[in-house]
Amino acid sequence: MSQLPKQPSESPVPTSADVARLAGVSRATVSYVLNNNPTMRISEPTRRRVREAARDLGYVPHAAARSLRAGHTRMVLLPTGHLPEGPLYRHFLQELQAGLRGLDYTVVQYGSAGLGADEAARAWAELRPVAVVAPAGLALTAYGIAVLHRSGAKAVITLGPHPVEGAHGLVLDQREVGGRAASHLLERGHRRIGVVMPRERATVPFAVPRLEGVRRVARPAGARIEELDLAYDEADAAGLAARWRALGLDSVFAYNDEYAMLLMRAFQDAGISVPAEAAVIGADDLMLGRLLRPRLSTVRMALATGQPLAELIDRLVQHPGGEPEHHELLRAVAVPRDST
Amino acid sequence: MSQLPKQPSESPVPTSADVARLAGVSRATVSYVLNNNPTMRISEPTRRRVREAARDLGYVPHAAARSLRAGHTRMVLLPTGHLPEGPLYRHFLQELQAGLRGLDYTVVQYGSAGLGADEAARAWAELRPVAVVAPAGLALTAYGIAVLHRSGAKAVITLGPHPVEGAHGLVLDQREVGGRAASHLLERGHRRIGVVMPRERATVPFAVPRLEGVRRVARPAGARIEELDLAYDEADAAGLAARWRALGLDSVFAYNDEYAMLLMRAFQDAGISVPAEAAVIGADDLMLGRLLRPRLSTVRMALATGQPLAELIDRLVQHPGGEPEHHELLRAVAVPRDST
DNA sequence: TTGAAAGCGGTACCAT
DNA sequence: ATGGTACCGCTTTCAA
Repeated sequence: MSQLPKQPSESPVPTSADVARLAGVSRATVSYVLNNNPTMRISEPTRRRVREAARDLGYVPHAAARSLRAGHTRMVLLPTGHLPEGPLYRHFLQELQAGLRGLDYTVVQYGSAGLGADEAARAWAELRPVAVVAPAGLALTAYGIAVLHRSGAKAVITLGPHPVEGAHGLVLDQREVGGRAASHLLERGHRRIGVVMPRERATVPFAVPRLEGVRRVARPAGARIEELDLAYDEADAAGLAARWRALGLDSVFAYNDEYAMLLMRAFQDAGISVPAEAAVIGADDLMLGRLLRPRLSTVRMALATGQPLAELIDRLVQHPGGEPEHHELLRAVAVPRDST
Repeated sequence: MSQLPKQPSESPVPTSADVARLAGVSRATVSYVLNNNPTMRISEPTRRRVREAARDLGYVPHAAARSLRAGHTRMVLLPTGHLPEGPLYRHFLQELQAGLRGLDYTVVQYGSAGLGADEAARAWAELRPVAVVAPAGLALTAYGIAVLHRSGAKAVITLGPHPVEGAHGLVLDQREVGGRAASHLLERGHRRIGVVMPRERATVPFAVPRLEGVRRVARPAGARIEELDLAYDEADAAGLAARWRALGLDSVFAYNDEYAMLLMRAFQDAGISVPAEAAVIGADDLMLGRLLRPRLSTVRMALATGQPLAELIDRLVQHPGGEPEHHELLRAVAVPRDST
């Protein structure tokens, strides 16, 4: 087999015209054969000649030219600011991508960190995606939504803690997480609950609704809620542990398992007993929670499977123009262990 | 016909011809103005009319049409099988993307999980990227590399534990990690070293070279190396702890901090003292290692900053055809704490 | 059964 | 200072 493009700098990229020439047919025939167009009946010998020519030349069709002619793409754009964190979310995206590819969409993640809201929307629109799934934290304004629709996007979908006006929404309602944690603490008799608010900016879209979820559950029960700022380092945790008794709290929802572990260690080093003096509950159900002593109570989360959501997106693309739909993806359940 | 107020379903996408018509100029002029083409001198009133028309129509240029005409793209393709794990790698990719965007490249991640090697390469080639950065675990065969080059890619770059023949390589040599761990254990007098090999498939591309790194350092020192299969669950860890004394080892490199923590807990539950009976070292320098008792020794890794690598890629694109270059990105250093 | 040709949305050369 | 127009690669009528 003659391979190896020794002149990668100046070997021309083969086009369907090259294939046609080599096979001794017209470009139209090449297109019919390679796309298995059933409306045209092409003889078997011709088909073979075309396929062989394509293979010999290493021909790959030009996606831009194709979609330009077609007047539309099958690209689903998934803008990413900071890449997603956590195995749960990663797995979900994985499934969603696989599902969409199974429906013959091309899934493309487009790094948009550092772009302004409208700037980003225009950059996305240049690619003429048929659908956009924009995660939380990426700006999606009314203007941006309009630009995307005008550029031919059939479905504009947000993916995050709460839906955005004018777009469809895949909702991961973090309030549910806080709510489950609070319910669990209330059941165990705690009424003076601290809620860790990480100082790290990236957590804000999650931390704020989790706090709101705690409040929503705790208020009717007459519990006291106290916000506790905490950076993810040992010194800050030690500081909080030192202030703990003065705070007059009996329990804490630590935002997630990692902050919970940090805090629990600080409590133990400060001689504050868990759960007697401070009940601690995290979230995420990480393996490490089971390895701690006492074993960490947590809120386990599960996301909807990606496959049905791929079908949902497909439906929104095929029947655009309906009212914005919102779908809740997140399920949360408290996992009681020994730290509460 | 039920026309919705927004009528998003049938509003035609505005083109440069629409802008030209509205502004009362030709399409050429529109192009000159919107691209700030300096070779053409366009009067200020005309410029303003064009810009206003574009804004009023919500005009966004069509990237596919542009690159079709230009004959090339400025797209850097970053195929992803499973999305990247770990804050280190995430941060690195983030930087790389930002750097490339600063050099006016469009960075696109293309989900390729579940595609065969050649299938994937053809799918990438359809997009006519100017460069491809393929992470480890994604098939990149000689055929695939050839296809990409023939489709116009100026630089094909692998990103992983070892370079691939015929492509440039950004190398994250995991052997260094194992080597540092082994050196540290040897320095502390250990000569019978277990090496955890996670049963989870996704870790293989990392675990195997790490083991090799351990061997390379330990062999000249006459140390004994034993592979220890371990799944990431408590039961399996307990089993390994139960066998520990029979194994006759004095120390273990636990693949990373998470497996190290799992194993350390199992040792402690089985009454095996760390580090006296079993020295444990992990890797990744996660915060949680500092929270354990004894504090976990680890191997800290650092990746090269993304900005210079973006410039490297830019150079490879602008001067293609050179010999494949390999650049080592990973730096590793042992962090001694109390578990060894 | 196959081929000729129009046209998708931009850009850039050549006239005017 | 602007406009006319050929062309990038591909698909898809319409004719032959």
